[in-house]
Amino acid sequence: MPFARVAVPAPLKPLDTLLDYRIPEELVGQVQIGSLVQVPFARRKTWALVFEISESTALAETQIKSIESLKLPMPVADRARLELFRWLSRHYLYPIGEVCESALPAAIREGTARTLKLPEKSFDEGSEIEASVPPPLNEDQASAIRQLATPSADPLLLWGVTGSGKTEVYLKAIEDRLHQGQSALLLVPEISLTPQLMSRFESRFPGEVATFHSALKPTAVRKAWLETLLGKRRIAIGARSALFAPVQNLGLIVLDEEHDGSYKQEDRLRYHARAVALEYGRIAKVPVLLGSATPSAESFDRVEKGLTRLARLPRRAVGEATLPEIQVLDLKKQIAQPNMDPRPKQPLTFQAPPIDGDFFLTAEMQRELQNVLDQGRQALLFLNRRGQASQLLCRGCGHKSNCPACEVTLTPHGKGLLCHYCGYEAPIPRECPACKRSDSPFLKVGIGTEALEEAVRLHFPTAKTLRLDRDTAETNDQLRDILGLFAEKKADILIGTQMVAKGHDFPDVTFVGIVLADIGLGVPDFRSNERALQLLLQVSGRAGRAIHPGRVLLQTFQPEHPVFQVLTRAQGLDDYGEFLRQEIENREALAYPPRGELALLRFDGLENDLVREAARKVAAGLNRIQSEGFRVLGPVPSPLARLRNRYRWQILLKSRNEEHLRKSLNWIMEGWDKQKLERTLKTRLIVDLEPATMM
DNA sequence: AGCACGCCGACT
DNA sequence: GTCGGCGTGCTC
Repeated sequence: MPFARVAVPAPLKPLDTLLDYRIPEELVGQVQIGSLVQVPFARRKTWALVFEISESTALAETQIKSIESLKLPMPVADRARLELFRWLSRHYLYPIGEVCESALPAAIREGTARTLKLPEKSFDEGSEIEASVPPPLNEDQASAIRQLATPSADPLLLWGVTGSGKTEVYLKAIEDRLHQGQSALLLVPEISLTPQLMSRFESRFPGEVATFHSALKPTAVRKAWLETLLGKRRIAIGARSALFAPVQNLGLIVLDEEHDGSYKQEDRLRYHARAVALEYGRIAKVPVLLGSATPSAESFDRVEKGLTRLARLPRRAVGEATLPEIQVLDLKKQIAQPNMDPRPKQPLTFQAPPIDGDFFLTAEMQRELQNVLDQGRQALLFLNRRGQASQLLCRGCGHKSNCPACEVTLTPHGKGLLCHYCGYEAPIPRECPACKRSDSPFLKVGIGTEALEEAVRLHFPTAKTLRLDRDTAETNDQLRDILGLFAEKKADILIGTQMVAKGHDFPDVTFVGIVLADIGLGVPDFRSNERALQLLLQVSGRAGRAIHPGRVLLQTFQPEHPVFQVLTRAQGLDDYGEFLRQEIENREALAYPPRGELALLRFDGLENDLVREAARKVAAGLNRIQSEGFRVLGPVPSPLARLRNRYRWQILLKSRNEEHLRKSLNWIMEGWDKQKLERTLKTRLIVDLEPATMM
């Protein structure tokens, strides 16, 4: 009588624990490696994933239970996927059953015999729809395809400037795999799941595309997932979790915008989709194609070390304009001339603070906008801060309102004060809570997209404006509507946060105004320069697509900053590459990624003293066992020392040796106190490997 | 994670 | 005398 070794959704003691169940006679032959089954577990029933099948078990007859049923007739994971799950468990120190829980959609795991009924034969095969005809590839694109077709175990970085036609390379690469009878995964950053990209793939491969994203309802997830499992759809497109779509006979993994921060999962299993894709490619012996105009330091470093191959698309494709010229404007000089505003000045009142939208809408910026309007083109204004201003303070006593649940000040918005971290809202008080002044005492400091939009409307009353940020695009539908309206030229000026940088082409945009480029530069994170440059290059790339050449005006208080120095030159690939080389050299000295491994241990709980004590105990333990292998930094209060009413402390582990680091972390996760610590000190411990930020 | 078992305070 | 608090331990 055979036995199945399964993973169950529970944080069992050794992280790779599999449990033995008997395969009942009627299911012998049906339960296979990779099967999704229903089992009795700890006085309840749960789903389980079969990793191994064996003729024997070490367990006594009395300890063993039987598999209750098979949830789906065919395996939901092949050997490569199961091996990937095991790697995820080891690499991220996460219980194997909970890895499976993260990789399989709830709609499938928790499905019943009724809901998991396989789709009938007669769903839209799409064969009656004519596939669109691919345009010919240029020499650079064709060369990239040839490189990808060359047998090699190494991934390929496709490094191409905006508008160089990376998507066309993806389409061709995927088409080649389909012709081989294989299938493909295409990962895109969260925000990029726009109709524009989707329709390009759907019209090229009618009926072959399954889409996965967080907004799908359970029935839609089930449909897409089961059709993929049945091999009816051979291309899975989605955000990072699409990596786990059950495509049959995988032949290629593509990561678009591989540098994008949204590839890092920030809860539960904290994986990085790029790292997982590379490992998946290695396990499944499948090429991985990483695409970007601004590659990550990680991918660039792998190219320099010869671990990743490189294909460059240094020129914009035929029919695309040349890259825009970037002009830098020193905002310090604006302060010296306070009367640049041509509008009749209102008397200075508390309602008209000295620094507001008018200040940032400089004469140069106005001139550029007017120019665009005169020519009947479109403009994009980028300001990476939402709301009215950075903060609201009392002119009488300097008081700032804090969030009651977080250690941050509240941000003024149209409707009132808002916490950007927990969503707490409060009305703007009539009088200052501290000094009790009531004559409209509040001063808005700094600028946000709301105030900028107001200023633009005042200066250009006939121009139509749209605003795109998390406040105007709360849902995917709203996002799509705003992007759609702008693409249809229903507005002249689009004002927005980093949301405007991604996922959409606007052929009529000839001007991009970067209103305050300094935002994001002072962030205490080793990646902040890299991120700032990537974002600014991406935004700049929105200027001048199609036939119209574009211009960029970048306003900053620190024009001498190295990021802007590179930016104004980094129109070609070489300057950007030189920047990364310097950046990597700096990180080498401090053992930061990609020349070192980081792990962030975050402790949080309701009582600060207990959380600190827990962090100190773990740090003491780590210091006892540490060899030369790694450094223990901390514990220190986290940059956001209190968030959603929870106090946060952290320890950063830094190492040049990944194995040392993982071994010591394993000791925490597997061994001694994690559980006891969490219970007696009421403190949660989260281990974040490859942390995106150190916040 | 659930879900039990297991020993100590205030109630019909 | 019981109901229920959440500390501790196990799940094939």
